[in-house]
Amino acid sequence: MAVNPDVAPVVTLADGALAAIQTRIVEGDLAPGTKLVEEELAQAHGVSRGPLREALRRLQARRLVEVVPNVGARVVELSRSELQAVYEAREALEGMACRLVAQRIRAGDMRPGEIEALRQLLDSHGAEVQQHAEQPYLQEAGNYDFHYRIAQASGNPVLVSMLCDDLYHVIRMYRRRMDARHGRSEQALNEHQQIVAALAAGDAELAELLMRRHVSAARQLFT
Amino acid sequence: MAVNPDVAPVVTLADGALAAIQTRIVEGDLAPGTKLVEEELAQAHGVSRGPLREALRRLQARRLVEVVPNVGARVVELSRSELQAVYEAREALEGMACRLVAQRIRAGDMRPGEIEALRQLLDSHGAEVQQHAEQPYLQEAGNYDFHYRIAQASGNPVLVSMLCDDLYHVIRMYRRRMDARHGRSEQALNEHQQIVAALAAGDAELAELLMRRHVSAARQLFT
DNA sequence: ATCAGACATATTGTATACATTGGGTCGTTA
DNA sequence: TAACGACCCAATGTATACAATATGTCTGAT
Repeated sequence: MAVNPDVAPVVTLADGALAAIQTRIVEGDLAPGTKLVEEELAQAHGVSRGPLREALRRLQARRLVEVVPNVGARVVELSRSELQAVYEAREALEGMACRLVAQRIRAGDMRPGEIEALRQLLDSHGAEVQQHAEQPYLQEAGNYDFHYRIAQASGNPVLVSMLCDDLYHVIRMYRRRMDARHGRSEQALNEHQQIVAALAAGDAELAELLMRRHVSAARQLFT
Repeated sequence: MAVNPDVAPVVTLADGALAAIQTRIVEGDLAPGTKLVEEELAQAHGVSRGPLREALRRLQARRLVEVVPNVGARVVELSRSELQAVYEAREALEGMACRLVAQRIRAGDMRPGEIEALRQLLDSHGAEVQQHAEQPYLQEAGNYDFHYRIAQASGNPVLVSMLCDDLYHVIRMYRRRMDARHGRSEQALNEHQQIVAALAAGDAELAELLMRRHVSAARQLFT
């Protein structure tokens, strides 16, 4: 019961190409630095260059592709410091998202079941951590589900867009590469539970603080 | 001596169309809600539909235009709550930017003149406030110069991009509409000076706090 | 042997033409 | 009169063809 990760409905060919290529990048099929030749990709995905170009530009907006005029597009290649920059932005945005969720809860401006749904998510996540303590990969899915849901619950469409459309993709892309997260699953789950507790209490300050620490801790694993 | 507001070099026709249309939107020539017909705009700017479409999609990424597949593009029309959402994201990001600037200063990892340049900027801004106390418009330029510079100085390209490429444009777009900023120029300048003081002292916590308060105060003027 | 310059080729940028979708209008009918 | 449906047209989506730019290679000279 994953919180569907890619929501974008596919209506145009550009949408389809975007989704397909994005998946190839995130999954690692198209490695960082790979040159993306328009004609090749167009043929490979059965579309013309027009829609494909649009897909590439949208991927550029999502920071998954870098385009140089008159030269071409490449899969983005992040240095450690650039990845750190992504995490710094994430820390700021998710902290704010957490604060807003807490405020909404305190104001009663939230679907009653929403906070309960978060708790259930953590419970099932906790069960997975115990059962498959050795497989950090699977757990990542639950991890992102949590953060994804917090963003959504903030009720702030700008935060949602910046996090879900921009940052999460590049983070997923570099997930494996920097998997120093070994053994942090339990700790992360623990922090998630603390965050939910603060949210339920409507403590905006604390919720933001805890989320920022949580993200910061994840960042410092590869810094 | 404005800190060049639009840095993008124009090399392709799409770049040119983007810059031109963006200006028309921000200046109010193309009002919020205006339908943007591709053929019309293309003819008006002397380009073909191809480059123009690319410009529209880039404007979409900058939140200045909304596109519905098979229907068309319109100049974005923000409700008060949506504009508030923009300011909430801005508060989080600029707060973090300020924190990073302070950290860089403390670490000595910053061009020596950079902090002094900020002070001079504030001085000249202060002179303008006193001379033209009745013209909040002109002062806005200085205001944005300040925030633009802080973002740049953070050394975090993700923050720079999110602030300068995404948020500042829509804020500039709605600048006049919500000009309840009357008489706040001096107060704003005062807050800027406090922020610079915290930065110079390398006090990251305080610098972030002050910047967040500063942005929050601006938001509450139209909330 | 190394560098400079010109040529050739591959790839991107742009324009035009065609296909397809959506909305608006008109007419019909209950 | 209001609601439903078929048609028409305008605007977007897509494909193809052409132009312009950049890179890589080859030649020649120093």
